Amino acid sequence: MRPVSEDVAIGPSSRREQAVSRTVDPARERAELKVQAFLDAARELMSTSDGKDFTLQMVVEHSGHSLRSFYQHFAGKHELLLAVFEESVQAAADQLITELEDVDDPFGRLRVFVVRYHRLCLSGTARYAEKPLQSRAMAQFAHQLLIYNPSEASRAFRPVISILHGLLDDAARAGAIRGDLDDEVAGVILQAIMFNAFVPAVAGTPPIEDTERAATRLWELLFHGLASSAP
Amino acid sequence: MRPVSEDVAIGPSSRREQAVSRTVDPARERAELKVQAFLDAARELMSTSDGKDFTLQMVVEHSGHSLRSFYQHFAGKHELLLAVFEESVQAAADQLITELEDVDDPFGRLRVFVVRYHRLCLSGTARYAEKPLQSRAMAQFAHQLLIYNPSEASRAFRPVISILHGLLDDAARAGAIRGDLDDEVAGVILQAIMFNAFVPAVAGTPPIEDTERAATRLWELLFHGLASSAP
DNA sequence: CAGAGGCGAAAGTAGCATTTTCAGAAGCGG
DNA sequence: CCGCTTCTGAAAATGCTACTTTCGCCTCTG
Repeated sequence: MRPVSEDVAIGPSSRREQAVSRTVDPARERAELKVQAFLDAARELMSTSDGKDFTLQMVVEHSGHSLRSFYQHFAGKHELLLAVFEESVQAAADQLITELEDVDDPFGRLRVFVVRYHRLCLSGTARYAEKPLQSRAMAQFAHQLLIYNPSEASRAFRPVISILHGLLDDAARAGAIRGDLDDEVAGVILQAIMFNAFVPAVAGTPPIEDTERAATRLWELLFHGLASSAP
Repeated sequence: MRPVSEDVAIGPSSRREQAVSRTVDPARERAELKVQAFLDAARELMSTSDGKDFTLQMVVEHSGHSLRSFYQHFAGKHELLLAVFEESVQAAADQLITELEDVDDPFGRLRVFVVRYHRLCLSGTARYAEKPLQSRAMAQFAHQLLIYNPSEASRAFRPVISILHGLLDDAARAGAIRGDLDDEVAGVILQAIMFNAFVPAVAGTPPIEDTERAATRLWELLFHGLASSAP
């Protein structure tokens, strides 16, 4: 149904599947449609209306179904958001895989990953068509997940982390980067990319105007570090 | 009243001062005490009870005062949290300044900053006595601030950012690090340190056991980057 | 056609921030 | 010490949300 690359597939027990399978087989199609309607409504609400918090009431109205139905398919708001989030990450991963097809050398692939994922995380739905991390509401939820449900967060991030792991391994094998880095480096990098949007707020500098430039600078820092170039 | 270093002083209009000065001069002392009581209660609630969300009711009960009084001094929960957060950051900054007194060379100072601030951010109130970023509730609030009130966030982070700026400048001047880094680098570094706690959740690796080791690895990565050591 | 289960509409709970009310306490000029 | 104003605690009231429950219709299916 969804084109996932083998390595990054989220398996049959993703939240969305789970929600759908609460119903038995014959009526399953309707259920699937309804679930998708709720997901779409939520996504839409998140991307519009400046990404401010949205209420379940709104989702329900937007979806064209009833609150009752909602709770028949989702255990609560949390599950809805989690499903949307998982889909977002998966979509981003798919997008990245596509974009990586054109690049061959391990170093370039890593750089492209960083720059493009940066772009996907920043652009709220606007630029790259698919479904990136939406707006503030999504960011907010991602944080909540990281803080209060680390295991769910891990699961959600797996598609992207898995790609990055592969790229890092290849790059290390090819000698494009150091070989003494452990698994957590992938997390550090991803974290740096995803939360790069907060840097101006932390540093007290004006908001980012030129996304590409910011991405490049981040990559440059990640790659070369703070050390002086010619020691 | 609070020992702040010149460079990093938060000025007379910090949230706490603001809240206090809502009252006129004579009764001011009582007001000050009350405000502090609320702040202390909030901080305590945040550090205990596994850092889960706490209600204003709890704060009020803990403080020994009334809800009415609370709203007489704070415009709402947000202001209370903001005040606590600002105090936390300021305390961390003070702590860092103290710890930096022993280190002379610019490179060492920068490294100490990274490692120690990392420790301050991770240890929920436990290790270093003062008042670091408390627990999950504080992290949660910090994120909210970054997302929805970037300017308030900037203000709150200023004490620490200002220190880091100084260190970076010195290090660059001394040739210990590159000289072509812009202002935002401080933000990137701080962000990497503060949110390093999320790395395991993002990377899907087991939670950090050895804080010191994690800090050292982060510093190492920040300093040397991903590039292979011997090109 | 009859019964069962799905489903929309809408009322009902409960938790929490925030506001308001009310009455008693505390300062204070006489 | 009296009367007045001003503060302040206790607690009820409001409003918004997530979440639950009820009820009756409507659509399948035997």
